[in-house]
Amino acid sequence: MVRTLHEELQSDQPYPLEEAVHLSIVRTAAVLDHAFAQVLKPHGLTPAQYNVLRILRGAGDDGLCVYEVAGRMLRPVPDMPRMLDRLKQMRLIVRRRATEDRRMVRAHITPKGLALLHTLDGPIREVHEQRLAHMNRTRLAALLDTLDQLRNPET
Amino acid sequence: MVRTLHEELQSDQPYPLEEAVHLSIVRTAAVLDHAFAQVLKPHGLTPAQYNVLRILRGAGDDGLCVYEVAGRMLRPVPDMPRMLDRLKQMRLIVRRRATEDRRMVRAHITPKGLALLHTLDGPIREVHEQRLAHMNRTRLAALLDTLDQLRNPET
DNA sequence: TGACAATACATGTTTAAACATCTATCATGG
DNA sequence: CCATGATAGATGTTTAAACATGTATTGTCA
Repeated sequence: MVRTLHEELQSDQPYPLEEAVHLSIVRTAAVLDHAFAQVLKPHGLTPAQYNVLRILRGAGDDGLCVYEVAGRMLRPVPDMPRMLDRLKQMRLIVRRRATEDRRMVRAHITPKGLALLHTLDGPIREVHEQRLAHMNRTRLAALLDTLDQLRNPET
Repeated sequence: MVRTLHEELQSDQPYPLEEAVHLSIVRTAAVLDHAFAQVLKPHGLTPAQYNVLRILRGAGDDGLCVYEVAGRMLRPVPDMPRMLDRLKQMRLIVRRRATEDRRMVRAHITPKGLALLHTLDGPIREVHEQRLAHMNRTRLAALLDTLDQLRNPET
């Protein structure tokens, strides 16, 4: 028995389809993110910080500069320098002033950061699998496709 | 030409399906919420504050107590009393100590709050329609259904 | 080349989020 | 009916988010 958003939030009035879709997506993101944050919390990371580490792990050996990291974030963060400051304090990343353009600062993940990500890889995969185990994979693939289209109105 | 999340975020490695779904949902929520927040900002409201007002508009004449409002939020907020404080300062809601149980405080939307919601109704509907106009409605309905199921693993 | 604009990031400040703790009121069992 | 515990909010505090502004470096064009 699947509960609709309407029931979940005990809403008194139904919503127009477009608004319902928006609300449902935001709600679903909140639910997934909560489960996700629970895995990260014991390790002292927020989802956004984890996102940064993943980006830097994926980046090449010369790291990425601040605005590049910001541009790849799942959700925009308005103060990437200070977010990197905190990760640096945790010794999870380092920053080096770029030589080719001294305005830029390249951020790199440290071995400690890599090790942390490594220990998280399993639990993260597990929580995703658990949360979505009841959905058949064809449907998940279709969902991905729908969301890609939703985000990109073809001009 | 639809861009995948992979391309959007310039990710260097692909993700397992389950994780990709999580990321895609969170990303889509961020995109929609940004457009939504733009509509609210000129009126000095955050999406969460708008959410509270909508909940209180939907509630009956005796309003809702603090924990009821918190329980209906799209995303959990950890400090509903102070969130209501701010809405009260804006004169958008009022609070009355409940007579039947003096521990509780019932929050009510004010005429000013109702008027604000009323002026927002149009623009909000528009931004939703614009964002989703390129999707056919059958597909949106299917998306709603998929997300409902995703959030509610049937035991 | 040298002034001016643009870029990349740093820093300051205000506000709110997040978490813990405290107070007032009610429910319950002896 | 009183003690104990539970519930509903309020309040205190720390941290981070959000926004504006400042500074160093580079690009550009007269």
